[in-house]
Amino acid sequence: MTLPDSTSHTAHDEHLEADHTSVSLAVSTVILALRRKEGQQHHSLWLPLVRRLREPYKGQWALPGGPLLPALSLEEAAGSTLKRATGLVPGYLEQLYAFGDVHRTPDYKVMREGGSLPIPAEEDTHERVVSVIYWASIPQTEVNRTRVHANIKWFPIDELPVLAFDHNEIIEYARYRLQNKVEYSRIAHSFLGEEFTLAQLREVYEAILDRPLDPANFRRQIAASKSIIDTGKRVEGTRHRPPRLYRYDHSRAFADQGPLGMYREAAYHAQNHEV
Amino acid sequence: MTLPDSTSHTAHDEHLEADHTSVSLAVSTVILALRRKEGQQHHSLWLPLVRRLREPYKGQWALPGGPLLPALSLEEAAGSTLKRATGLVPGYLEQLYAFGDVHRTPDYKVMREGGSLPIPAEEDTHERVVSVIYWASIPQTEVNRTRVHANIKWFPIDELPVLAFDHNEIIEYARYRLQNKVEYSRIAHSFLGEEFTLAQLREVYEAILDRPLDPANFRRQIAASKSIIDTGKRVEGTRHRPPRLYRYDHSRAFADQGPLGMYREAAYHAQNHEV
DNA sequence: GCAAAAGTGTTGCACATACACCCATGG
DNA sequence: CCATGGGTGTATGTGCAACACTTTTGC
Repeated sequence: MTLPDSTSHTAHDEHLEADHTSVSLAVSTVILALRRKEGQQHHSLWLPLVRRLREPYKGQWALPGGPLLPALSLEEAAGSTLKRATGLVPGYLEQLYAFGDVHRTPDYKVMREGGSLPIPAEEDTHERVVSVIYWASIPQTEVNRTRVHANIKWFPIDELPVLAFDHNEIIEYARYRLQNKVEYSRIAHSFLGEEFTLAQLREVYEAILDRPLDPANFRRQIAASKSIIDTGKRVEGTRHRPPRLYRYDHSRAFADQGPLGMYREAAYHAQNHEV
Repeated sequence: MTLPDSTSHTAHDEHLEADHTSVSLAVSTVILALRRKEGQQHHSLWLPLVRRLREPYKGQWALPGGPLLPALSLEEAAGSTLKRATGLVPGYLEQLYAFGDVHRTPDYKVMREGGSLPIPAEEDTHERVVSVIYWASIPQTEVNRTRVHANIKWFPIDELPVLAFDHNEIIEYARYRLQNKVEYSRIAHSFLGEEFTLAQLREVYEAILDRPLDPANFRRQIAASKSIIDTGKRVEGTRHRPPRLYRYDHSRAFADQGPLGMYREAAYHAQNHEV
């Protein structure tokens, strides 16, 4: 790594005239929802992928996304992608990471001609892309209304093919972040509808953490966190004791949602209503 | 918020021909180090800021940074900024967030002509900037060797002036993230040199968390984490019992450093040696 | 000896795990 | 009445905060 050492550019220039036109900016989204695999009892995490129609990685699956339009904020771009890919309203949306290694995208001219493995190209012929990745959750009530599209397919997160770019690693990181976050934050409910039973909420945790949880202790944990409110209603028609219905307590904010988290939730709901 | 609803762009295009040339990409860094305020016993967090030499916000202080050069990765760009601004080697470097709201940067033509308050411009005259922000720690052994520069000045993090752009909020978020992270991760040592006493390490925690810690319990916490190794040496010449010297245990990886965290630490040290 | 910080011991509380047990419903 | 999951009770363990106490140095 060679670092320029001139002090001539010490001033912060957020405004730049030219010189960086070869770096482009894309926004993609890891869209997560709970679904049942064929013949399975419990739910697991699934996500929609898009088949690439052009080089590089033509024909392979990739995260839904696209270039950042100047009129949209990063978050709006992620939301726009989400709507295009699924037609659904997310329960939660958060920035994951900005990926910007020089060689994370291969030169597509090389790809087209060679047709072989991804070969990093020289700097001067290299198409440089920085990707800002978001992740979103889809409420279970929305999942069934998924838009059907020829080039979009849902996959279980643990049965993915080899994806375009570094998207396998990105999804693995999204999963890691979600597993961490579900334990100290209160995002789990965003995979469910407005009202849900404790067993449903526990299923979300189990799908994300990929291990069974003790129902008795789970109940107490959630109760201690005071994140949900008893609606007084119950689900009837089950062939056992009718479970209570709860709803999320919106009066308490999320944990770390990125900067300005406290303002985020209100703004976010306004957005949802508009969409 | 108006979202385009066409399905024509569902494919993920990390490669784009044109269409977004008006969005530029900048990388800035929140550089943190421990320093003593005038006449104070304990340390607190300080950071270097750069005076802007052009509009918008000409004359105001801002985070050091600049446009992303195509040859550099995001992390390299942050490291480059760090070297230009301080001439120092960081102890730690991590991505904080990508800020990309449409109106976070005012139109500088308006600024130049009007000279009044920052007024968001129309979309078509608006210079759109997405900033990827990193944060870094400087080891205390390095701090004294700071490069002196007319347009760079260090400030205590709790005595900042009104900064350019949204940089006050960004720094506040950096502080919030650091406070969270220091409790579950092992970044504190990166503010110190190779060898340090427990009292010094505790001072780092106290400076970051901005509250006193019980020395007895602190010792046990650190011991339980097994993040440090007793060198066997002691500091002599104090007018009390000589404290042991410890060093960080590099054989254990950091907690969440962003994606690919496990590969990160090794690569990072290689980079340091080269610089 | 005294001051000052290093370092150890002890106790109580909060909270998590494990698991036994009772409750309410449909069939 | 029995199967099934909802829901409660309770013992055991673990980690942390509070704070009393001992140790080792310089002066």
